[in-house]
Amino acid sequence: MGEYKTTRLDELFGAVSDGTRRAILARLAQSDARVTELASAFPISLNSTSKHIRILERAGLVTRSVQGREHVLSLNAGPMAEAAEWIEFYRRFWEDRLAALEAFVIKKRGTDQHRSKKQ
Amino acid sequence: MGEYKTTRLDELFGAVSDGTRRAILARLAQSDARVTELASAFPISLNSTSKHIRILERAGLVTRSVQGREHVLSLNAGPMAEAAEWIEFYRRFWEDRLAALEAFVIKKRGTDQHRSKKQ
DNA sequence: TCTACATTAACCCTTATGGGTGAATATAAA
DNA sequence: TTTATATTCACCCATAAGGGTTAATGTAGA
Repeated sequence: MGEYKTTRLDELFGAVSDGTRRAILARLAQSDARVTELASAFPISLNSTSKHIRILERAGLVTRSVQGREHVLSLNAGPMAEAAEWIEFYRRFWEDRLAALEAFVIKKRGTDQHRSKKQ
Repeated sequence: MGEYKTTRLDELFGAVSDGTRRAILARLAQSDARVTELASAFPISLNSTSKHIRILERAGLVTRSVQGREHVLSLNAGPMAEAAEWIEFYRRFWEDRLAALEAFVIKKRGTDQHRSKKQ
């Protein structure tokens, strides 16, 4: 029955889990752009682009400034901080694991050398 | 027509865009666990848990070791590195933007003080 | 006012997701 | 061999996503 609760992280990670949307973010990192400009940069319809933009807006990654009939989109990378923090925990977990493995290998190598000495 | 291409980042971000799956990862960061153990920790069925695990496996975040009739799941945070790298670009983008804003405010403050001196 | 342009809204279609139940499979244990 | 346990498979259901097309809206300009 859908999800019990949608959090910011859900929307954030969900937003960036699509290649087209990541490409839109990359484009906006260069400069602001209008909807049509973004649409012409990708092999999808204007309408589809509009939907992707809405999802990015919901996640807080893109802000819109309406100037007359033109909608100018800007990248707002602020919410990425929370995602970065979440991922950082696992990145460290992984580094620690690698370090432990390395320590194990070094220790084992020592043991092997010891054993070969005995032979 | 679905997506033209599913990349590792799609699967990675898609996998962690669900709260239950993030909770499973957090649980596995403590210690390995069987499917049933994970299922009993969350208010969803065993079957649903199994599906979440499969999605985490597809993303490479969880590995499975079948021992007889028990399936032991382990966290593999390795793939997080790519996601961390991707996010880092935007985190820096944001920091630079903040720094630029701060510089602007400081400069403006100077201008204001200059103006008030003139008055 | 009439026309052209920018964007969204309202639909349709297909696939994936998140949830469920009940059956099937595989292994451990009696 | 029979039974119990662990997990998945095969379905059903509802919703959301990603894509499309064709209006509808809103604004700039002639």
